[in-house]
Amino acid sequence: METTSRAAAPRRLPPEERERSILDGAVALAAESGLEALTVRAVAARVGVTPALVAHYRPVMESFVAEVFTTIVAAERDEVIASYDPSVDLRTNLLRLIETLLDDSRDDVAMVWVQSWALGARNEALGTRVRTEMDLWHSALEDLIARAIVEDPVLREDPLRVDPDSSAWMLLAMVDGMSAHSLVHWAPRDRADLARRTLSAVLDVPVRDVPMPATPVPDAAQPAEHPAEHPAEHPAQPAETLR
Amino acid sequence: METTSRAAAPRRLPPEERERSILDGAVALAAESGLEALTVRAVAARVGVTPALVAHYRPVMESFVAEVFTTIVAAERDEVIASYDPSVDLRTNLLRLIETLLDDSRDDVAMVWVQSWALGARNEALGTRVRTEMDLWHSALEDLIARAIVEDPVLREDPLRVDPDSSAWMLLAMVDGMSAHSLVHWAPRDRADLARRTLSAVLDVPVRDVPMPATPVPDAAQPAEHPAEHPAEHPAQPAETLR
DNA sequence: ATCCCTATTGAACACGTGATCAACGAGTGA
DNA sequence: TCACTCGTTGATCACGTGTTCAATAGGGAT
Repeated sequence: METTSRAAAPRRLPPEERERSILDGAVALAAESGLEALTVRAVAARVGVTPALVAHYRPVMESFVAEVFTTIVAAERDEVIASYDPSVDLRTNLLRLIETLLDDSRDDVAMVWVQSWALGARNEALGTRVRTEMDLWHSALEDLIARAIVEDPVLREDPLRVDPDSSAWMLLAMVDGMSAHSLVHWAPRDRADLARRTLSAVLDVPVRDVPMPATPVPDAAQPAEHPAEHPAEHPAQPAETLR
Repeated sequence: METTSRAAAPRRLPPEERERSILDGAVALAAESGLEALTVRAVAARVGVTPALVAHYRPVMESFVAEVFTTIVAAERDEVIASYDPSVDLRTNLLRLIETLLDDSRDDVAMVWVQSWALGARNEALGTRVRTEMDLWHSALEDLIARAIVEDPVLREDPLRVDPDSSAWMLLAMVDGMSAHSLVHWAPRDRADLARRTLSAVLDVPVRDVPMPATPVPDAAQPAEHPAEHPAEHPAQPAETLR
């Protein structure tokens, strides 16, 4: 049997379509196997095309990686931010957002982020894109936090208590740190509790003041995972990809 | 001129010494350039020896990487934990520890950690070691936090308020997230303020209750770094290595 | 049916990777 | 001084990487 390669594309596409199909293939590949998997030959095999053609459309691999990174994380950010629910209050929305970001079905995007920090330190094209995407995340979260403060009867009285800017920094750091940890299957038993504590920290409000049941526990997975436990051999690839 | 390679070692060392020199060279190399730089040839050049000899002492590169990782992060953890100062209170000690961990002169160890999360997802030998080292970090921090709570007149009254276990999880996540971000030079203007907010979150205490001047500002670096600013071209390697 | 533009290919280059193994030679004990 | 042990080497393998380029052939225009 062949590997999970897409069917061979019809030959001789118009350039825009081929370009699109190559980008799509690279995005899917990186979402499944990480940015390190973005090889000329691997992308070519995925798209069903010759390595030379990939190199023809994207002559410099280094910047292609940066482009794929941007595509993946921008799509994810749009998706997460768009899940905002106007029918409930902002604090609950924030809590749900945090729980979404901590969900370990998102390990694929987490891998892309973690690799981007390592690769971006020496690949300046990538580094620039990484900073840009993080700025966008920061702005979005800062906005949500600021609105949550204004909406809150207690915090509203004390406008200097919470600085949305630094709160957004902290939130990003916590979420990114936990996502990185989950890549090696190191995660706390109770993720829901951790989300509550995270929101409590972000809003500078005691933990007991954060509502307990944000999501009505979609699936009945209770025991989760022990810190130092070994997962079954090689967990293979995470089942869920980006789109 | 040659690259920054160590002087050629005298020939025919006793096996323990050669083994030690190879490990030392690999540790220094990984601390400077990351775990990805650990190739048979690079280590050999560093030690001043033939690639075949490195392969002789460490026949499987994959597990050698895991060993080097452990050596580096264990040394760093010991060093940081040992900087505990019994002459001041625990809250101040915690604040200093956080400031130490956030200091960007530690980008070399941060790179090792970030790469370990990415590589550890598929290299199970490494993944196991990563979880072990993180468990040790978690225990150490949990212990410090628990003692800080007992020592604190307010928190002592309310023993259920702060759970040292989950606080340690949060602290690790925040510190690791910020360290990862700093690899691409994405860092908040005021790191000292961020350390205060982090401690506030960990102890579940309002920010205003965390003491302001923890370190008397060793150097006069004030403006620090703007989020989206581009560093000068290639910042080369960070000057400071592990030992 | 023919032409011609160009999307696409096959092949090759130069390099870097981990790993293997017969052979060398320095140092030590006899 | 000899001989032997074993730390060390040089060479080589099979493979994967990005990149280049002349040559091919698909398919719309004529």
